[in-house]
Amino acid sequence: MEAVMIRSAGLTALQLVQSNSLPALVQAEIEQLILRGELAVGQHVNESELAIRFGTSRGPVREALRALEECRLVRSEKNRGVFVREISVAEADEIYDVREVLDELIGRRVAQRITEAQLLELRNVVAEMDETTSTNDVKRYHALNLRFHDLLVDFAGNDRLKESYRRLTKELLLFRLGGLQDGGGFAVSNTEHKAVVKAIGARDAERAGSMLRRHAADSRARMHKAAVARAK
Amino acid sequence: MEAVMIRSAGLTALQLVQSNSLPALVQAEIEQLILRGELAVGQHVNESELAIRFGTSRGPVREALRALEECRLVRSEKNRGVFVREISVAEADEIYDVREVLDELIGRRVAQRITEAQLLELRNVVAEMDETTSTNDVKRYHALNLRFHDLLVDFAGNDRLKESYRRLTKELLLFRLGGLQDGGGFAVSNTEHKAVVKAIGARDAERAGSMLRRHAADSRARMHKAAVARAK
DNA sequence: TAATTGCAGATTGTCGACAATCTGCAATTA
DNA sequence: TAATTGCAGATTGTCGACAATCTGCAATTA
Repeated sequence: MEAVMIRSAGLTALQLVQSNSLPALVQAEIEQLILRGELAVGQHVNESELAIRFGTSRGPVREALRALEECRLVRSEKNRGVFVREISVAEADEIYDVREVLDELIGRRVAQRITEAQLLELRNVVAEMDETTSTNDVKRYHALNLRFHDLLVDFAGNDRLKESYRRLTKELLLFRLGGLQDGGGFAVSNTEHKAVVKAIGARDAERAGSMLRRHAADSRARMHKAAVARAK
Repeated sequence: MEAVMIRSAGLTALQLVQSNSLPALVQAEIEQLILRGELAVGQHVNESELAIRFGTSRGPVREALRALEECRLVRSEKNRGVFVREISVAEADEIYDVREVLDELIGRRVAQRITEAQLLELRNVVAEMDETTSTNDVKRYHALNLRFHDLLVDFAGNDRLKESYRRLTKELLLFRLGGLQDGGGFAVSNTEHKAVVKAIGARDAERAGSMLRRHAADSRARMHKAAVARAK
């Protein structure tokens, strides 16, 4: 089973052992724990506990946590330890400021270089999201939504852009985990997705850029609405 | 002397000891070694050597290096150690793609919120740069140039933007350290600075944004020119 | 002579140990 | 009763040690 998973990534066991250091693997594991909400936002992260869980000593865990601190997924207080970061609305707003311009760049670039096969992939994901709007499957919609934007930044063909964008996305995920469930608006959100894909399909870079940017802005507005609702 | 430096940062020794962990301090030191070129681009980074230099054990050094790896200032090869990263022209190009849109955002935001005092600061730095163009003092121009852009992103008033921007800037610095000395063009570059400051002073957000974006694009073009010259 | 093999020294990867610090509760005090 | 003090257990911060791996040179081989 595990071997299958490893194979599926296109790597032999040998390559895997040679390339992946313990701290890097531990980092990926802890990141998943955080993004899946198993380590709650604001929660104290116990080093020994994680070390036992992963069957390592505390050294690799500490190295992983230092990397995650640089990613802004955790914060560290001296002699008190590491905590899963909490993102305020103000911080989420700052992230959206940056995300909007990155999304515009993504839209423009993708429209210029997309292949037919890639376009099909996008359309499939959008179609799947359409199905979930009728069944109201929140989790599935979120997963697909993440996948949609992940594909887009991937198709933009710029690693640094991808890296910057994903970093911000993860941080925003942290905000969502802080108790927010989005104030619906799936149907609206997916209508925007369709407009984006349409502009991309037409290879209209300007339009794709502005559509994707507007989508980010609307997404921010939905966040605000939900945040206000939550505050009540 | 040291006490003075500490004081000048507005912190008591108590606060300093309480807030700054050893790995964080070591990280800052190593970052300086890299950005000042004392650790050469591509060079292998010896853990024990650094540990002895800073008077710590290897643990804190390793944690610091893991954080710097996340910043992309070093890369790590299993069982071979850590190396100062080398940035190719292609990578620098990718960074500039992102930097351009961030610069545009910075320009727009700064124009909207700058104070008279801040404007004065910018003008002073530009004036100083003007002086160095006549004396042809490359190093001083670079330092001032960094300071100019640092002030701008600071005045933009968005921490996440600042963080993203500085990360990219540091990575680009790594490229410059890789043997490039810019192909002159100080005078031209500073003319662009003046245009940016003028637009900001007029609180013309659109113009400030497009000017700063164009400045980034021109800066990229200058990089290309120098890179081609170097290749010959 | 050119390529391969073997090995000593250097370096990294990981661990367990111990001191320093923090936390939360119980005992003490006003 | 409410606030303070003291302390035991838990947790972090840092270290030195040892095994695993790598590097570069010398000896060997074809």
